[in-house]
Amino acid sequence: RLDLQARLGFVSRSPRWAMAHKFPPEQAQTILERIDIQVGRTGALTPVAKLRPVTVGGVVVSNASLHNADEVKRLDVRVGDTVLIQRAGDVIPQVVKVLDPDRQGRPADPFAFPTHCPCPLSTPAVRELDEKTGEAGVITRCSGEFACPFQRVRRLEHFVSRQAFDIEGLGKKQITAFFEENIITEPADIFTLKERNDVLKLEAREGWGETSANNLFAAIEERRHIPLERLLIALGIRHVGQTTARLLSTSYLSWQNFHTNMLAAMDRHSDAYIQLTALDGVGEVMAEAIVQYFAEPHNEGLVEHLLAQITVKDAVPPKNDSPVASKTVVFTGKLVEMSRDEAKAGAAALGAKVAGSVSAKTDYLVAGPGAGSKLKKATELGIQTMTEEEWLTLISGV
DNA sequence: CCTGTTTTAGTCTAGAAGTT
DNA sequence: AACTTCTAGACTAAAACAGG
Repeated sequence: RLDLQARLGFVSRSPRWAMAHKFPPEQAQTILERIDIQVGRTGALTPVAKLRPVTVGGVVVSNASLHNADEVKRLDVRVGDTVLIQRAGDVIPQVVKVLDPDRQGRPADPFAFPTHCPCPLSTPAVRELDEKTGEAGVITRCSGEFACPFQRVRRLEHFVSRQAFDIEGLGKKQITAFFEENIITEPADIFTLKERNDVLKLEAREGWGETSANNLFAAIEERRHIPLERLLIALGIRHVGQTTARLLSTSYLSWQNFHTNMLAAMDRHSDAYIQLTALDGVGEVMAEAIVQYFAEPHNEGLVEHLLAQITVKDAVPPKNDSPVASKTVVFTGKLVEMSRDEAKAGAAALGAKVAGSVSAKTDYLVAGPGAGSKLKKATELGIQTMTEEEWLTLISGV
């Protein structure tokens, strides 16, 4: 039913009309040799199981995420344990359980989750309080946000990643190398790479020659003019991924406008802050994260340096040429062809404003069978009323 | 020019936490 | 309940380099 698929549509990563049903994944057993701690760009310390390589589901698995301290505790995995492994969903390696919980006299201490970041600074790690409930969160984070070299590298990796600046030739390896050589320590450095003429220094590196350097410079130039949405993803603000970045981008349209509004929003009672939380999809937590990002002098510095190097492409305002663009519409009565939510979402997507009650500002009233007081009021006010069918005809040209 | 190695980027994603 | 974010993984092809 392609028509139903069309009505359901997609969310950011998946269609709402399809789901995979899979057979239970194949399992295998192996030895857990080590538990490493990886540091993410937000400072999250993630325990990773280092496994004796084992073939499972057609691939050789040697690593698997243990997610967080609670998960390690739940599984009670310890170094040297024999563990059951599967590829969750036939894809992602996963430690299912410990197969020898008694350990038969073999000494093994419970895994002691580190209290400090594994980075050279060994910053204390903390379980942050939940932003809403105030209870202890699950993720352990390195507290040295701006100083921690591991985090800084991960943030740079994120900056050049596919959804962000998408700079070809700058991957994990190169970013790490450039960072260690102090050639790139913040985003703006990427764009001054060529003029600083560190080429000789660059080419001194193994496996890197003139071609690599020239390709990289070309790739960087291609991104000097960047869509607002990509810049917002690249900044790495908590809770702001592709979907939210797109929302902010189409809402504020230009960097200038967005930035001034965020600075103004630092006053939580300002219109700017209220407008931000009024966006459909942005609540208190996201708004706080965004505003706090710009309130941080360190970030303001990074942004200022970066903006001196690049130009930001304004977002294209959402199409406004539909027959109902910027019209206010009210639905009442029973709808036959679509659900109420669907009707509202559809109207909003075409640039119409959906209201709940009829007023003098209402442009259209779509009235199904059983319409009562709203229809009466609309007629009194001389507002154009139509049936669901007529509404569909009106918007069908789009 | 050939061969082997390194790196990137594209393919397939899941699980857990957190947000609205 | 529905959704996004953030973290994580293996395999493979292609590109580019080094060294013979």
